[in-house]
Amino acid sequence: MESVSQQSIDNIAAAFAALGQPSRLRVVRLLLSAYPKGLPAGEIQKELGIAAPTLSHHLDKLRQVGIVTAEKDRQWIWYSVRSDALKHLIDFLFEECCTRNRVIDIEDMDFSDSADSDSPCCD
Amino acid sequence: MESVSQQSIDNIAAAFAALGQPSRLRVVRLLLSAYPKGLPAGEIQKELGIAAPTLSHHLDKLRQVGIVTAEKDRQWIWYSVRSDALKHLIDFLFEECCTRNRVIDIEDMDFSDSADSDSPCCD
DNA sequence: AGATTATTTCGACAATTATCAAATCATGCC
DNA sequence: GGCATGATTTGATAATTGTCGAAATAATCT
Repeated sequence: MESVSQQSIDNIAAAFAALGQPSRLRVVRLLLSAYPKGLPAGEIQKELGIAAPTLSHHLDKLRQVGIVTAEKDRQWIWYSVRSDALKHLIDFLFEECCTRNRVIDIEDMDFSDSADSDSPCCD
Repeated sequence: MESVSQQSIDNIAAAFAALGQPSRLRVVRLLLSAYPKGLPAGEIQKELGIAAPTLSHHLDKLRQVGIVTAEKDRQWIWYSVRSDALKHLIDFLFEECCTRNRVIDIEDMDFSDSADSDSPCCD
């Protein structure tokens, strides 16, 4: 039960909390489709129809928990998702549900199509 | 960009928000290790040291978003995680990051060990 | 320098959330 | 019935969050 430290649990929770707000989840989805280039804040604003100050606040929160990065280019600030942060979340859920505890059978997961041990690719 | 409905985005966000609170994330982790039987509220309380009313509130929120179920047996209420709800979250992240957009290479994921297309199992 | 564009910071406000003590509900036991 | 146990509800409070208008900062263009 202690394979994950207190600190790390809090970090994971903070990341989930950041994704747990509909506007922010939409921002992340949008940035995922614009990966790896990302988008300037104004583009996100236009696409999602969120007031500029509100969006700025959401982007800041996503940056704080490491889900996005911001890079300035001339008068624009380009926001982009950090794939490693999202990978970390998937790994956490996978580890908790499929490895540490056998709550979800790996065979049932979408990504394990035809890669199961019962039906090897060569027979 | 519209493969996921507004409703479903909000539901996913609500689930992430539920996991985005450290105490609740600990509750879920604890219930995962007690799957599928789950645990009565009092056991969770003792294990995590959360005041009973606070825990009750957290469990209710987890239930509302479908992450846990509650079943009454005599004077105890047994709480258990719903594996399908967690699977849904993993599927969502996987779909967003690895399928709809190629943000994370599937080969890099923990679960795809030696099941890559570059080195087939039969050659 | 002045006007324009892109974005953030500030300040305020309503709404939501987390927490706990006290009271309540439900069940089982003597 | 009376008492103990397990859990929730209520009510109150402090803290956090989401939102936006207005002002401020920064960079570009003419």
